[in-house]
Amino acid sequence: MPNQMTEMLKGTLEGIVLAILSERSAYGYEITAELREAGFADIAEGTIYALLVRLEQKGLVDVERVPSEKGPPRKVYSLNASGRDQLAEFWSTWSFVATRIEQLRHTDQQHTEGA
Amino acid sequence: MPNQMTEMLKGTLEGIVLAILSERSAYGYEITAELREAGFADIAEGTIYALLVRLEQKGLVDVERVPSEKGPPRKVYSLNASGRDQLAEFWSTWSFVATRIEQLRHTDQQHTEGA
DNA sequence: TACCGATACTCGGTAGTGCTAAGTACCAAG
DNA sequence: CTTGGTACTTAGCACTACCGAGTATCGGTA
Repeated sequence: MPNQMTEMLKGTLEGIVLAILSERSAYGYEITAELREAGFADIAEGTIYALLVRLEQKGLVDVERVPSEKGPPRKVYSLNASGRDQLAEFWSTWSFVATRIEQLRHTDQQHTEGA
Repeated sequence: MPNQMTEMLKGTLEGIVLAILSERSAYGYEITAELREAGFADIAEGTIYALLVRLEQKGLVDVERVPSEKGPPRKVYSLNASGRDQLAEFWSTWSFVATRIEQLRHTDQQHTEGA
């Protein structure tokens, strides 16, 4: 049984990456490092690459190969119009779910006060 | 490709149900109805039953069969100590993820202002 | 030259969870 | 006795994250 985090990231990680890409274009290795710095230390490297491939297949991002000074060429991803739509949809779904969960937490807090 | 909601519920639905059960004991059909009223209209009935079975197998809930006036006996679930621990862990994981996502949203909003 | 470490991406197989769809069972009302 | 609401079960599928191993490029070092 993997940890909660793993399961909770299902469905949110894609949105997280889309949000990162909406700020600026980036490549896989970079995104992975950024996530680690942001506190998501346990996200496997392979996971991000696989996710990026999926984003590309779904046509949400554009890709450009850029040579790197140290290592193989980078695949730089940038959000396109479709991706922006998808991101907007993600925020909408997120708001919906987050709002309802927060409501549950507040009624729940009355039972777990002090825990 | 199912909708965002489906994927986002993975990992959060268990917590949602645990939170509901922490307020009071309940049975599957009841929980399903409650979720529908709460706006989660698309949650499949079978999903909740399967989830409850998992909770039982993980030892997070206690079960009691209670005869119903109209239909087969109900399986009433109540949160036990283990379940309460798990719920606390869920809130902790949720806070972690939600906080980081909200941060992303705020930096993101600058790009999607007006969308 | 030969090796090592960091960079950068790929791929096959596994596990967990929600959905679909169909079925079982019980009871009351028409 | 058929219909509809209540209540639960089950088999098989889809999606996504993880694990582990592999490939490739380059700079530095002995």
